Amino acid sequence: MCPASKSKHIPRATIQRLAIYLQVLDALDNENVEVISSERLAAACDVNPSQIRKDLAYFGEFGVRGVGYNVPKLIQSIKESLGTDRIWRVALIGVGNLGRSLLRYQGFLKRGFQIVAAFDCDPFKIGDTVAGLEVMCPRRMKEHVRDLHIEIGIITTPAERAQRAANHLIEADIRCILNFAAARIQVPEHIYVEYVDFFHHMYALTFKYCIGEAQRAEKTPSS
Amino acid sequence: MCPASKSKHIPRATIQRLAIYLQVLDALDNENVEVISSERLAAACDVNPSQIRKDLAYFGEFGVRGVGYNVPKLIQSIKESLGTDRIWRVALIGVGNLGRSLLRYQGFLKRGFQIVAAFDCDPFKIGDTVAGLEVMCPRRMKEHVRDLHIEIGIITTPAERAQRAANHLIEADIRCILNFAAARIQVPEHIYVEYVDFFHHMYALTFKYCIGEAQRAEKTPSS
DNA sequence: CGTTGTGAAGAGCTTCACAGCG
DNA sequence: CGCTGTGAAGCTCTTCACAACG
Repeated sequence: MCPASKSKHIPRATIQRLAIYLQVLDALDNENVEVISSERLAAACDVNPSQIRKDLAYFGEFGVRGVGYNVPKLIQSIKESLGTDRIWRVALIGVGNLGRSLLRYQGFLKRGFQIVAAFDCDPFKIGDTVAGLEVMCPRRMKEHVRDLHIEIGIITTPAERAQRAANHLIEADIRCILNFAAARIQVPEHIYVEYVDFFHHMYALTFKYCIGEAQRAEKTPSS
Repeated sequence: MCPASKSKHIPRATIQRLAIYLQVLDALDNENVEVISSERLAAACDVNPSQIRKDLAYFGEFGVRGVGYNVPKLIQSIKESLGTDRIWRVALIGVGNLGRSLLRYQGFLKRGFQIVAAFDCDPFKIGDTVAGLEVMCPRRMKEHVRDLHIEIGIITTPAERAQRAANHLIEADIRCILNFAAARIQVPEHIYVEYVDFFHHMYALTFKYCIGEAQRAEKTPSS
């Protein structure tokens, strides 16, 4: 499925950067740029050129020495490396504000994902249609997951219900969970979980700002 | 403002973990748990206990030997360390689907942030009221930022307009930018930027899954 | 000639192991 | 006695420097 890895270990940070490269390469492709060097790509991504070459080398030799990387080919290669050269089928659980926004979001398919089912335990929501999908009861998740070939679950419930949602997903044999709820969840070892919480980034901002200003103050002692 | 840092360098990863600790500690506080050891907190956060002790030690000595950490006090200390023991005033630029969701989101204040202005360059949107805020023209950003004491800008424009939005924010003397748009932006060195893109986490999931399954296949050779 | 791919050096982060202390 | 705080060891990731090559 994904050729990946040369069976070496690949740093988690590398994967995160591949997503960045993909973003920038997509923009370049839209401008019909055909070839790019690691140096110019590095500048656009704000990383070290060697880093890019090493990251890519984990998965194969995609470049041409003396020339650079072919943009469309590199996009394809990175997608293959990440395992997104196909469509992954996704279920969403928790049809609140955030859940509805995601269901209506048009950008999933372009990135290799498709939401094919929505669940919520609120009886007043069950049966509603959101973005063309009928909201279903989590108790019947297992059969829906089987019938619809769902591989990824997105949790968008309130924090206090995240664990229950996760239990439903695991019970339904889903192995990959993306958790937007502001709570940690406990899962067996063979389940993969990723957390999304933009406040983490907010805190990173305020912290960097505080540190930065404190250092400025040092360099420019009062008066 | 933030006592922070002992002037040592603090790993970026530490900041990200502090945000996690805060999340778990908040949940514990709601259950009226008063004291917790690094070992039990570590289990809940899925990290190494030494890691927690070291992370906290960067900012001070918050624990009691032989006992553990006082939950409410530790929450307060972490907030001070991150610089969120006060309210940060925020502007949002790009009142599309995502922008509107964020404007309506009730959870900001509790975490130390308040959106006090919304901008969009679409003349059909300017003058509309969303979540109690009037949508304003980005050209007048500078004066609004000054008058409203705004310190952070959130970009929720389409990718192709992210750079222009950033330019507006920088022009208005904003130093901290949270970028939800799927595009890298170029900024001067004294500006702090954080990127939010949940597809990065999606890719991390699919990748881990592919690798995991490939290794499983190796261990269980066919037949 | 210019840029990639890569071993080796360097930097940074995590984990260990235990002294210090309530 | 138990848990924190921390120096030192270990490990991983990043950067450098240059050989390899179209």
